[in-house]
Amino acid sequence: MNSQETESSFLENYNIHEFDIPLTSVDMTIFTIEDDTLKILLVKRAQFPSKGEWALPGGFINLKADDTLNDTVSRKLKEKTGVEISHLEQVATYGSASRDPRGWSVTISYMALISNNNITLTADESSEEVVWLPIEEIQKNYQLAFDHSTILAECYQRLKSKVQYTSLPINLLPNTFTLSELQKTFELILGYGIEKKSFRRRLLAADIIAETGEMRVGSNRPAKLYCPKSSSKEHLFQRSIEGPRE
Amino acid sequence: MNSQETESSFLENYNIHEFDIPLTSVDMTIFTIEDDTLKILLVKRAQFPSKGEWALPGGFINLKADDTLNDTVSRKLKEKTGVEISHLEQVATYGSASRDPRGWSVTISYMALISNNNITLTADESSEEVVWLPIEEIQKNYQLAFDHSTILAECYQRLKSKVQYTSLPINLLPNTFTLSELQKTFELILGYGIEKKSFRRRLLAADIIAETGEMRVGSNRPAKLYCPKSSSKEHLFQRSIEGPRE
DNA sequence: GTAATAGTGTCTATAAGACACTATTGA
DNA sequence: TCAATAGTGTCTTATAGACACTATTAC
Repeated sequence: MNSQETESSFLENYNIHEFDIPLTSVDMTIFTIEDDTLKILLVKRAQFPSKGEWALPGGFINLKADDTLNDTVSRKLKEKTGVEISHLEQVATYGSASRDPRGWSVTISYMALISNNNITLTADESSEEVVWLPIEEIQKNYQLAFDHSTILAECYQRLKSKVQYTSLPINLLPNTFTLSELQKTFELILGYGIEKKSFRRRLLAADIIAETGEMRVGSNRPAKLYCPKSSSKEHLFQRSIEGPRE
Repeated sequence: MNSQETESSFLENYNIHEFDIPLTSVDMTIFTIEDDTLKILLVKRAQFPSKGEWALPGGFINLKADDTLNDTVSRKLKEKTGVEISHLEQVATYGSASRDPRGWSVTISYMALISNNNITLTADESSEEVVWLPIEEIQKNYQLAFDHSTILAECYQRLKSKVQYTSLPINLLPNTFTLSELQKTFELILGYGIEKKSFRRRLLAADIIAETGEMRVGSNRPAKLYCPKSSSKEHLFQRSIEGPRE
């Protein structure tokens, strides 16, 4: 190597295509709640490889259009759901020679939470069908394309574990909700019931939601409506929900 | 597209070099303890770009030699430190058009913990110097190459936060240690002192370390030596260390 | 004996779980 | 009135922090 070389002359002569580099993509596990069930978004692949199989939505980085990885993910999310995402979090990165038949590939997985308010799902050229499916049913009866079953399981695990010490589930609800609705959401993800008093004490002490002044009315005592205070969609509680004692 | 096409004919005609894909690398924050100080490994870059600047060790995936991302990281770790790593954990992935002057690039960051038992650092063709430096000093006085200051900060944050609810610091010590030595390690990372009784109660109740029967002798009362029980290098405590009360 | 560090006994404080209780609506 | 859900009062339990105490070594 020329010892007189400068950084700019080095870069001028640098050609990325001389090197063997892996394919790099993003994949998303998008959670929502529909019919009191935790569901995630799946697409049926319209193109090879794994054409016709169910997969997590995702895709390749557009080097021209995307400035950052986050741009890639936001663009893909908009394409599929058309709505603003309430919570987006990078979960893990998978890379191997065998996970994609096209060759060495790397994928960065994200978990997204959205409120199920009037979403219209839209397929694109890469997917012929886009649907919400209950996560429990996917894990039981579906074999996803590539290593997407693993990716999904890890995102679900991340969600379950964060429910124990954060306020994340607020992001699955519309902008106003009752404490009972919020508790039901926590319980759905945790997989077990929480003591009502403990839950209310915990949420109210955290000072992360505010009464709207409105009430949810029904065929029983009306419930106070709350909305999240700013910056409180990922509050960290000092202690975890412990679950029922024996 | 030919509707008769099969997956195998698709793959035969697939040429990865037709696409614009990002450069993909791994970077590592390797922690150890030396002179009662938390240090990390830095390399001085021997090649462009950022030649001569301090950086985290890392490098590109070798598509031939590495089967998985983990192989890449293990290979790099061996190259630099020559020792077995006690704990290795993926932390985050960074991707953007601007983080590397060679073009759109993605890097996956890892945090590693190793015991400081007779390690011989070895430089390679990409680094002219390899050193352990106190993390506090790096954060104060060093401007690292690329976005490595950010990556380092995020790994350090991950370590600090896991110390509160896991047994991770065991991985920074040799195979046998006293409870006082372990406590000092926790305190070094947390940045504040822990109540001795609380610490011992917590560690012993977790049942993750065993008495070796040996004692550490000095100019005072000898201390029991412990070694980690199997599968206990990342024990999760139910509650966090809370720190001093006001 | 003293200095130094190892190790314990036992109190308080905090926040979670349990569970019985009252409150407010529609029908 | 009753059914249904909202919301509270208060006791118990678990585990962290505080802090004074005792134990065992070298000198």
